[in-house]
Amino acid sequence: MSASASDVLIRSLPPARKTFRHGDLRRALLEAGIELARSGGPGAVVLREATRRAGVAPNAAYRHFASHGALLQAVRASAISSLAMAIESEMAAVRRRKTSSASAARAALRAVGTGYLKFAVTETGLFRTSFSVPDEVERDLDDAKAGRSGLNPFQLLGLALDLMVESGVLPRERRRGAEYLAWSAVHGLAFLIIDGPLGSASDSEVFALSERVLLMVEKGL
Amino acid sequence: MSASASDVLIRSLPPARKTFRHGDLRRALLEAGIELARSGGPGAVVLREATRRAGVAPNAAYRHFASHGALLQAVRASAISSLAMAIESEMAAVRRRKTSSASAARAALRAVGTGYLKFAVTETGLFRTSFSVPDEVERDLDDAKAGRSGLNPFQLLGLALDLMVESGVLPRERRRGAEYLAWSAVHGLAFLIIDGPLGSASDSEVFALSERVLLMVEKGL
DNA sequence: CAAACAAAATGTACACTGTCCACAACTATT
DNA sequence: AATAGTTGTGGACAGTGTACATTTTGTTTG
Repeated sequence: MSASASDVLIRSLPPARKTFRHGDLRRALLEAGIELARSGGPGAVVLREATRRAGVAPNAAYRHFASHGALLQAVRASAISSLAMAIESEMAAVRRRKTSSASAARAALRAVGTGYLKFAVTETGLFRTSFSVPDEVERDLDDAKAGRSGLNPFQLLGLALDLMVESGVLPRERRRGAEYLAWSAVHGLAFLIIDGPLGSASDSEVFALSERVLLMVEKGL
Repeated sequence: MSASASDVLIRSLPPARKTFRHGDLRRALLEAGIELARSGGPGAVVLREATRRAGVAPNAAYRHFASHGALLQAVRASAISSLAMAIESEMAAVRRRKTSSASAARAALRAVGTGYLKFAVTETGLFRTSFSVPDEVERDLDDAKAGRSGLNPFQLLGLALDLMVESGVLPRERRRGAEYLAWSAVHGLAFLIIDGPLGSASDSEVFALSERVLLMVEKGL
C-alpha cells in the first residue's frame, strides 16, 4: 500500500511509533515531563505536551497518571532525586580525604551546601520544580526522591550534621533541628540567586556570597 | 418593562453596577486580584475571575492591564508593599525604646526578621505572590512596592544593618552584602515553614526555630 | 447645542489547557 | 478460538488568556 506518503507526514514531527501499544508510555511521559521541567520549571510541565512528545493522544496519559498533578508529582520526585545526586557527588569529591576528623565533617556539610547551590544554579528548572508544592521530605521513604545512596537531600544533610557531632565540631545539644538552620540559609540563598535580587550578580559575586553563607552556618549552628 | 425578573437574576451574584462606565475598574481589578492572591497564591490570580468579581466582561481588563502578567505584577507589587508594612510595624513596636544603642540596633534587625516571618505565616498567599517571579528589589524605586516609609523590604533590611554598623555591633567591613546573608536565612526559613518540611510544625516549634535562625544571623554576619 | 472624537466597555471567536466518556485495538487467559 | 482486561483513540466540554470588531459613553469641539 501507499504507506510512503503518509509516513513522511507522520514522521515529520512525532516519534511515530508503529505499534499501537507504546511499550513504556509511563516512562516516556515522565521523561518528557522532566525535560519540560528542566527547561521551563514546574509551570512548563503540561500534560498534553508530554503526550505530544511521546507521540500519543492526550488521554493516553490517564492510563498511567491519575491527573496532571500526579504527573507533576512524579516529575518533582525525580527532580528531588537529581538534587540528592548532585549533593552526593559533591560529597564524594570531598570524602576522598581523611575520615571522621573535624575538618572532614566540616567539609561534608560544606559539600551539601555547595551541591545544593550548584544544582539550583545549573538545573534551575528542576530545582524550582522540586519545591513547587508543599511537602515533607523528613521521614519520606519514597525511593523516587532519593539519590544513589538511598537518602534524600534532607537525609544527606542530616548525615553531614551527624558527622559534625561525632567529630566534636557540633555540640550534641545543638544537633536537634540543625537541619533546618542550615537548610534555611542555603535554600534562601539559592532562591535569591535564581528568583530574587541576586539574579544579575556575577558568578564570582555569587561564589563569594555562597562562601559567606556557608561560613555563617558553620559559625551560627 | 419587566425588569424585575431579570434584575433578580442579574443581582444574584455580581456587584451589578448600573452605569456602563465602571468608574475605577483598574483599582477594582487590582483589589480582586489581591484578594485572589491572598487566599490562593499567585496561581489563583486569574484575569477572568477578577473581571467577574468586578462585574465586568473579561476583555474590559485589557483597557487597564496589558496582559494577565501585567495584572499579576501589579498584585505582586502590592503584596511586596504589604510585606514592607508588616516589617515597618514590627520595627515601630521596637523603636520606642532607646535609640542608636547596640541593643536597639540588634532589635531593629530582629524586627525585620520577625516581621518577615510573621507576614509569611499570616499572609501566605501574598507572601508567595511576592516571590513568584524573578525581580530585583535592590534599587527598585517603585513606590508600589514600598511601605509607608517609602522603603521596600530590602531597603528596610539595609536600614537595620546600617544601624548595626553605626552602633558598632557590625564591623563596617562586613557591611557590604550583609543584606543577602540575613535575607537568605530568614527567607529560607519562611519557605521551609510555608512550603517545606516545616509545614506541620507546631507554632512553638516554629517560634523556637525562628529564634535560632535570627541568632545564627546575628552571630554569623 | 449638536456633532465629532477618544475612552471604556461588550461580544464573538480562537487556541490552548485539563479531564470525562464511549469506543477501538491490542494482549493475555481460559 | 472465545473472552476478558489493558491501553490507546476520538470527540466533547468547561475554563483560561487574548485578538478583533463593535457598541456605549463622556468629553471636546464647531
